[in-house]
Amino acid sequence: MPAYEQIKRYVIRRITEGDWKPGGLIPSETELVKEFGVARMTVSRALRELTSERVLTRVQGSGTFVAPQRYESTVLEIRNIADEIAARGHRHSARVLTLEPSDDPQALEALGLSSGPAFHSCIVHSEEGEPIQYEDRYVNPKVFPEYLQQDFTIETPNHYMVRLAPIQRAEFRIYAQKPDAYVRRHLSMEIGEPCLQLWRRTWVGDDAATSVQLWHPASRFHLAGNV
Amino acid sequence: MPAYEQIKRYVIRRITEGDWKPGGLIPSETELVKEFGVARMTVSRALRELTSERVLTRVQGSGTFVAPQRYESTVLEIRNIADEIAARGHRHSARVLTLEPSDDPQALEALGLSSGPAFHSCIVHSEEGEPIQYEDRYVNPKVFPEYLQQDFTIETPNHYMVRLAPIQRAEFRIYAQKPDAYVRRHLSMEIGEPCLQLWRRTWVGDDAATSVQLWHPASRFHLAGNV
DNA sequence: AAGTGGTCTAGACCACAGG
DNA sequence: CTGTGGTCTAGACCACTTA
Repeated sequence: MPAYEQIKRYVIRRITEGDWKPGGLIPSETELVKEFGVARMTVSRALRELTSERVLTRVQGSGTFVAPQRYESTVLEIRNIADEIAARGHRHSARVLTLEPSDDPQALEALGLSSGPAFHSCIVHSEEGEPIQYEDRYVNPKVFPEYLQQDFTIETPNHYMVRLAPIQRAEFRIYAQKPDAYVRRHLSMEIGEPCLQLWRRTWVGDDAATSVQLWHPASRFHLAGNV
Repeated sequence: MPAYEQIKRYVIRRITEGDWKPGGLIPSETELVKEFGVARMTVSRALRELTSERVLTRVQGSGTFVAPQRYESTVLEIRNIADEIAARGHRHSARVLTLEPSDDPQALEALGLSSGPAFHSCIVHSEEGEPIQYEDRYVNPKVFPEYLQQDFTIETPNHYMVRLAPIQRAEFRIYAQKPDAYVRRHLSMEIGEPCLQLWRRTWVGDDAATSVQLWHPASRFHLAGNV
């Protein structure tokens, strides 16, 4: 593995393990040059790439910092439903339906795992008591080994994961779709009402961290943002 | 402006002006080094960054190529339905239902116009003859004074506008919604089938250039992209 | 064998921030 | 003033593709 790649992974590891906190200063290029015994150009490339991946921010003259997590819009950034509801001045609540290991082959495939299990959670999020999102999530145990021990009525999976790991990339697809009966019941939807459905897969380094299906009642939800 | 940035812009210009076609080979690093009189590392950085931005693809041992068109990104990029269809190797056709001035107060409001008229167009876009998008668009005459004189069966409004003006910012909202009877008929949809609906407003400088509603049959369309 | 991209070095000069 | 990041050079060795 190239030296610049090793340095990138080292930086990510220090962040995910909590040694370097969001907003905090990390060692300078010169210090990393000494630590790894490489040329400055090599360290520079590693840090520059992590900056373009929004893991770091750099300020000429002062230093390199761990990027603060930003929340802007649901589609573009990795936005948290609880924060969105709070931003509207409303009360968020969550009901955990499922939280267990799973060997679903499609999920393993989406996470790039050759063998199981993956972690699986199903949660209904409500705004002022009214269900607004059905979240069906698979999680890579390699990235979040303690996922199953969390209490997701207190902190959403999204918030938990953003807090622990620097998301570098996300793919998404958006559909308008009829929910199945199970989802429809949990979202208190009328028969025939469509869902706005969002599939999203996020990456930490080269690992697919999580693959999630989010179902929203069309009458009570839309996505918005700007570019 | 740094040399690597100048080289990046040069490459993009050659591509946008059609000198270098998607899939085609571009000059090697060595040739660009001679052309610009810089070190190979500088050219390398420019081409590497364009590769990570998916403008180019590189194959060790054979060369650097212009990346083939992507078909994901409708939400983030200001993407053209005709290009998307062409990228799938299919045939695009358009039927113009409306093309005229309009004094609709909501539209004037959305475009920030104190007095009318705005320009209004309604177009149905089809993929291999099957309708896939109903486009209801209002345009700011100040930004595109000759909008009404265009033939939108040849070039889509989107392409026309992107060609003339540099879009700098866009807002969007995405809904899952039932179409009204008029839209449903034009999209050949069954009763009860939902639409994936996208509203978008784009800005050129401080002017709202256009405000558009796009309706898509849920069974034949989804949005995709990555961040 | 020749040409391509992928990586790396050991220097250098610069702009900028903070004490 | 010192330390930081931003850029650049002129070489080098390597892995890979194509002929």
